[in-house]
Amino acid sequence: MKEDQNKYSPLVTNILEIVDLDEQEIACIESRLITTRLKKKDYLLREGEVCKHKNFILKGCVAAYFVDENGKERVTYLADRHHWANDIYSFFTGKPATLFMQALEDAELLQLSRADLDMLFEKIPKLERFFRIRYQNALIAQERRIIQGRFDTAEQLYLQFRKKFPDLELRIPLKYIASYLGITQQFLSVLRANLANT
Amino acid sequence: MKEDQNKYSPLVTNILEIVDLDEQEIACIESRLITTRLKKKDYLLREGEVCKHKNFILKGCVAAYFVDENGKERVTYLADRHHWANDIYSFFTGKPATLFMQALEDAELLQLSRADLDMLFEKIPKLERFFRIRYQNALIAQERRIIQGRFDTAEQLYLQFRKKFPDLELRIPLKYIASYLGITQQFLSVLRANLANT
DNA sequence: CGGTCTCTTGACGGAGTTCAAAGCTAGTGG
DNA sequence: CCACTAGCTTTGAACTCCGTCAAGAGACCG
Repeated sequence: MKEDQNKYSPLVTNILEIVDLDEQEIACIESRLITTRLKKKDYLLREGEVCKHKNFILKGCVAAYFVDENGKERVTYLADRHHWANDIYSFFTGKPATLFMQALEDAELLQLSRADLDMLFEKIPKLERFFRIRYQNALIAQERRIIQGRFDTAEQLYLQFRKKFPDLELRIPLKYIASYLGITQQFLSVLRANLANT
Repeated sequence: MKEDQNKYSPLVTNILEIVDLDEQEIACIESRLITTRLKKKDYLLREGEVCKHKNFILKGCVAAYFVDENGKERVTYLADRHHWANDIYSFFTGKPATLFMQALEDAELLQLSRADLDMLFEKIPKLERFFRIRYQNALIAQERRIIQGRFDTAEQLYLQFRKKFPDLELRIPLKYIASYLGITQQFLSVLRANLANT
């Protein structure tokens, strides 16, 4: 495990879980990766900007949110280390993002530009397959999230969140978790109190 | 428009909107398509079966739903003509489906088997690209649906449904629409009454 | 006709929101 | 190293949206 991660960047390891690549292809991808560091509260993307990179998180946690008509931040996605984080809508259409993406902790990312990615798609068809399968899996996961989000109670959602992100609750402000779960901070507070007394 | 649709099957037209294919590639795809007819209430897929085909709807409307622990049908997806309908989870993993898929009207489909699709992916890399882009767009659409589903009221969801499927309300039973929106039939009835008195 | 499926209406209850206030925590500058 | 402030978290009361249960009225099909 450790060795694999030392041999290649974790991003490449992530790709190798799904498709095989030879040394040359790996080198080609790695040559295009840009390392970026963010401080807590730094923005990776703001509403209105165009999302120019695919981002793979090496360290830290990033939240995607938009601001609703009442000025409230609505978290749509939380991404922890070794996950991807970007506004695919803006990235692929080239249109202004509707989302903010902000680091909730000091973070370190690998970035791949749109131009480099298109070049890589031409050169390495297996990468096209990688993203097809990744999007396919993401779709399946989202379908489940839609179903759960609509039919489960907030308490069930919260318990599932704790399973999925075991330590995140201690690392980031509670209000982001409440927003991600689709409930108010106050109600999450009540839920936690109820669960503690059981 | 009409001519295009006569020249190739609507499924091919759907693909050509995203990637270019030459005559030979088109012929190769079309040779693999199976036409299937369903009567109203027929099942395209039942829970527990493996989803063996990708389905493209030529005519009619198909609902995907699962049955919850209380025995209620929960509609997760409504697909109208010229859209795709399948349980991608089951289709790609080969595991038993968790969804039912049922025709709500007499329907006509084009089907593509898993084996044929894999063969086509090898032979026509552009098809891999087509599905990557389609899944990408589906992901974007679902992200929006997750956000809306969580933050909009049932009335807003209902109004958006009417925009997206202008005539469907007249063609299928109301209970499927209520279930798709994540509300009870009774409450949808109340909403409609309120909207009519405005 | 008669039965089943579909749609509406109303009374009541519960999950979750809003508003407001107070207690806590952590980072900042002196 | 302490004090201060801004942000974070909890608590409670009143209110809203929507679900459940129950009953009845149409509408369609054999």
